Amino acid sequence: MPMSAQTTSILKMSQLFAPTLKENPVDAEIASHRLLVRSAMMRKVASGIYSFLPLGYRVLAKVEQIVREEMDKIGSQEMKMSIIQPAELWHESGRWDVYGPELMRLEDRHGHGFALSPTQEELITSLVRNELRSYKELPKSLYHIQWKYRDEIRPRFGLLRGREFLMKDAYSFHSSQESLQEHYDEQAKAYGRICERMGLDYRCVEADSGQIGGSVSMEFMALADAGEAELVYCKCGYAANTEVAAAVVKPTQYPTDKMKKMHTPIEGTIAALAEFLKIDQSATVKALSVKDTAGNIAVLFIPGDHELGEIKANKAVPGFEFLTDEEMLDAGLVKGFMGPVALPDGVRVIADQSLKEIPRWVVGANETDFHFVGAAWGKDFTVDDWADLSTAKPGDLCPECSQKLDQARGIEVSQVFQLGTKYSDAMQACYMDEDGSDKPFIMGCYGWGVTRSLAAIVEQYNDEGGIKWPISVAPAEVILLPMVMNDEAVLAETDRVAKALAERGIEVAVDDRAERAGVKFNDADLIGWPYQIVIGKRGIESGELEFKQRSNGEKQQIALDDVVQKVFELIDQERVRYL
RNA sequence: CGGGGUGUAGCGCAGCUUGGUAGCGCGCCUGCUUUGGGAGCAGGAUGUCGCAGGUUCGAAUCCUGUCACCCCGACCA
Repeated sequence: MPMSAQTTSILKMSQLFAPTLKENPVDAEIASHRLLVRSAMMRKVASGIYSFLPLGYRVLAKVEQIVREEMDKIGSQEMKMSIIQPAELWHESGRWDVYGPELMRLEDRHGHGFALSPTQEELITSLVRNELRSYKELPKSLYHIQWKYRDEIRPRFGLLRGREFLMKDAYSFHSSQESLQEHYDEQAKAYGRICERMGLDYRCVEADSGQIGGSVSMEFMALADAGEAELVYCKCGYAANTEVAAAVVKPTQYPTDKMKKMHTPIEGTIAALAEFLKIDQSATVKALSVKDTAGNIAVLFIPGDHELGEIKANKAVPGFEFLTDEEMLDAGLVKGFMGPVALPDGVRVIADQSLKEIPRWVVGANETDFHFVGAAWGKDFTVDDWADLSTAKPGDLCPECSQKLDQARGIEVSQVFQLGTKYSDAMQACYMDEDGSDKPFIMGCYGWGVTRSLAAIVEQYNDEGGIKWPISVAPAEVILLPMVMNDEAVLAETDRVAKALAERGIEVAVDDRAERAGVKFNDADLIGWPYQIVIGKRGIESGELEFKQRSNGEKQQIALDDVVQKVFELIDQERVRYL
């Protein structure tokens, strides 16, 4: 589409399939979902699955193009891989079983298993292992932009969490960690530029590598309250997903010098305990009983004012699950009053590392209605393991500069991973090194949520009236609004301006529908064209047209003769901001 | 998967308690008027009441099942 300096075709609203809605769709909770549907960008097909209408598709294509250009700039090569993949590939990597019900599976007529691709590591690895043979051909970076399928446990929020979504995924193959690091950094830089070109306010954060695997990982978060992810960040530049942030937690010390048992006839919650003892929640210690995959029981201790970080807990207790009430009873654990002192035999004690700084804790007494205050680790009880267990929260300290961390919510628009040899080992994808030996590829993968980007942009660019697209992704750059459709002068002027702007390479839309002015104004605001030019009898008589900027609502009158030149200049300037 | 809720015209909804020929607003079509912020008047079209069973003389309404969609949860502190 659009970027050429050639005359672009003029979008005519009278011809366009763009059924805007006056009322909010009932099932839409957040702004982006509501507005993308109302403004006729998309329609729901099924839960978490959407079709893009012409307007939405134009935006999607522009986002895609920005991503494509930035990938091409860093030497990643575009290709297109299939969505449907044979089960064998997934068996090879082991993910057929690991991925779980989120993997959409189907069978062909012969009963052969297939998966709808949630991501393409398997396919690309199998492709490359037979075709890339020598270290001399490395590194290689390949990407495609393709639909992805994940049978989400609970699709919601429109494009934020869909079961079908468009993703750019790039994969790189290297013969050394240094080479991987170099490309990984390039990808991250490219992602920063993509965010900027789409106008996104974002943070790059430390992240967990989750189901994809690998060791090093970062996410790009578009800041938005509607976002599903939480992140903590610091003035010094440090930022991390709260799931994994290595924040420094500072629990409060309970003032005592020896362990005392106290009668605490309260509901077994931290809030009740803190209130009863008249202390801050951070001076209490929270206990959670869990078991690992093998069924070994452990009790985890974390500062009372913090939440357990499940990803962190999973590292300390592989495959951990909370005990049910029955399991707790069987294990001799007292719900609401658990503590590390005199735990039943065989129950491991794993404590958050921050508690190491606190010699004496306030903990349950493993007896209903009793707690210990001042229980000293290493003396009154032993800690089997120290681990990072608690989820970071605002007020915790930055691990790099010790200032207090702030918190924000974000939409994860992308994630980059250093995979290492996880897939190349599993799938025996090797190249021949200088010394003649076979070595597994060192891999990286880099995902960008294209459809999710639309949601992120709308979350950051909207108001009561509708969407306010940044010019780089708008369905067109300017819309002309002829106020009446039965006046020769108005129509002639509309036609003149539209053609002149189009000739200068501006993307022009014209609302040439036989609608009343109010309808056109409202739809223009709703759809979110960056600029509007109002052409009415009044203006033609006075020799001036009204020019409105959607982003800030500013209006100005421009003389007829100057309109084309001035609008061209304004738009051209605005474009530059997003290059 | 657990809990809650909703399925009635293209969209948003009422009707269901107490069974008796399916309604409202917007949109759509026709005509006239209007024409710078979601027009007015007049006329008109549109429904497997999610689906399948059952009860009944009769079911949108009662019963059973089922499907879809939405919300909350899937953490004991």
